[in-house]
Amino acid sequence: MNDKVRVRFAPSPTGPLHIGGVRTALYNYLFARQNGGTMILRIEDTDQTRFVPGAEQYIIEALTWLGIEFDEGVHVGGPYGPYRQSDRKSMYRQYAEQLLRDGYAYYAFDRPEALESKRKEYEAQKKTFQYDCTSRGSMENSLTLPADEVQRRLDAGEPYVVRFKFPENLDITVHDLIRGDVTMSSNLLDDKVLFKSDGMPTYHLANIVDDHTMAVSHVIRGEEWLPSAPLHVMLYKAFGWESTMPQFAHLPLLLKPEGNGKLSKRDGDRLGFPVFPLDWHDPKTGELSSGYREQGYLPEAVVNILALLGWNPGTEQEILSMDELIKLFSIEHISKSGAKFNVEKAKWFNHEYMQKLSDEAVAEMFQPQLKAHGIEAEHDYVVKVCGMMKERITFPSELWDTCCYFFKAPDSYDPAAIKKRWKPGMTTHMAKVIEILNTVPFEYDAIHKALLDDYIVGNQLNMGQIMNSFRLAVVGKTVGPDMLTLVMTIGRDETISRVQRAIDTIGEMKDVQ
RNA sequence: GCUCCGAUCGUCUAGCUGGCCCAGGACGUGAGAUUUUCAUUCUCAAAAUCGCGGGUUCGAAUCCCGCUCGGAGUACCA
Repeated sequence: MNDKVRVRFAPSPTGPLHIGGVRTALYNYLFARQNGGTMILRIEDTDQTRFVPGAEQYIIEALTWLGIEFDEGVHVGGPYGPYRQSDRKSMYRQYAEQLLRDGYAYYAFDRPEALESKRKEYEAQKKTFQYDCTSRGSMENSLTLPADEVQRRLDAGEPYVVRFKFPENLDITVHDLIRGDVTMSSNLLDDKVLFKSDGMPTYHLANIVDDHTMAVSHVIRGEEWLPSAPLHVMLYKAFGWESTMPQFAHLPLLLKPEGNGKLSKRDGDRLGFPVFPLDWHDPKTGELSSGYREQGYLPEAVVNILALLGWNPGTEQEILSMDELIKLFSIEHISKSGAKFNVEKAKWFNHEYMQKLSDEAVAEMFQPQLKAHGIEAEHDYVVKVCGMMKERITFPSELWDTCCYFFKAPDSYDPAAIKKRWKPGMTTHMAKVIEILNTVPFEYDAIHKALLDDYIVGNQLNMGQIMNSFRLAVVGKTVGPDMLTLVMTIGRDETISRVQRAIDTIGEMKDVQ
């Protein structure tokens, strides 16, 4: 039996978290919860040049909104802290030194400019320069320089990096939970920098040290890490941590909806769907990238959408709550190929989740819109309207346009509908509608009998013409719920006044023609 | 270029231990039903010769090989 399940989501605070990252966090979360394990949030901010203020807070806020919670992490603490790599800076050097001492790594003094020109040189010959077993012998490092020279440079404070020394002719196998065994030859791998000249570790070193010291059991991350996984495996071996090495699972990538390639930050606004969970204001450019939350997506819907992009429960069920996902999630059912995001299906999911919302919750979302239009309506009334209208919308933002006539009389009438429905003599029929409303008890059945059964059907009149004109008078166009339900909702006086106004305006207009 | 990963309807996918698959579901699309209208809802339909070519086998979407295409990586970035 293995140790307790401990997984981590380890983003870099270089900007807003995009949905691919959110999905990675979600899968980690589902796996952790399913196994009664621990979910950790670790911030990988070893690149000081790419640090973006606010990004860390954004990540936390986004995941909180989606209901992805952490047991340990930069914002909640925990026994394996600190959880921000910049706060762990002091502990990495000793590990680099251990590797140096044991011969798994070496000092390299080559300046960035020297490496750059080397790359150009190779490029000119249509080759790619790689700092590896074939080239390290001709570079400035502790493998080529005499020991006293190396020491002199170190003592003089010359900048250096520490590189991993890949052994030659070794096949390295990474066992991936999704892809099976993946084998690569060490000869093709380059001597990655482990420790930078600014005193910070690179991702590779920090990641392995942290995963080990935080007792991480499973590394679930994006497929872009698969090529460097052999290095990570080698690092575990070099440190002597092979027996507790975590298991790897490399997730397929989220692709652009059209065309090819990995989903990127720019795709969202161009294609009309968000790639970020929340709105993001770029502190440098002031640019706004829109988020799911602000577009009106429900967090449960976003979780559901993302869960099914690269995984399926093996059944035909598609609407899945977080609890169900936790129960059903399995790494075996994660697909191997990349998935394209489908906007239409995302909207469908949101519509489905919209229906699950209580009428009160929808009304709550509607309040700001009412306020913006200067409407003050009774709470119960708003709830009732929302209950009736929610099945017609995908996003809460559509509420006002689809049901504003419950709150105010139309200020214009759809010309096409007038032409089609308000035929000569309609003014008389509408006057009759008012008469019926004035004389018959204001009850659904009574009005139905008097208007629909007795007047329209009884006189063999055109049901479509009259009811649609009635609707046109009340709504302004020919959309909306059952006409009598609408009448019962807005009330007798309001209905009569709207019909009268339609008679005055439309009726006059038509008479003139 | 090199390395690795992948490849089923337009999209997400089921299919994993070969026969129940001339391939199932969902979104979208089309048609119809219901309704006084719009929407919802319901029904039906079209839609993948399982990337291509070889094998193995009585039998392959499922196993093997090659090819092609797509993706990722190839930084003192993660």
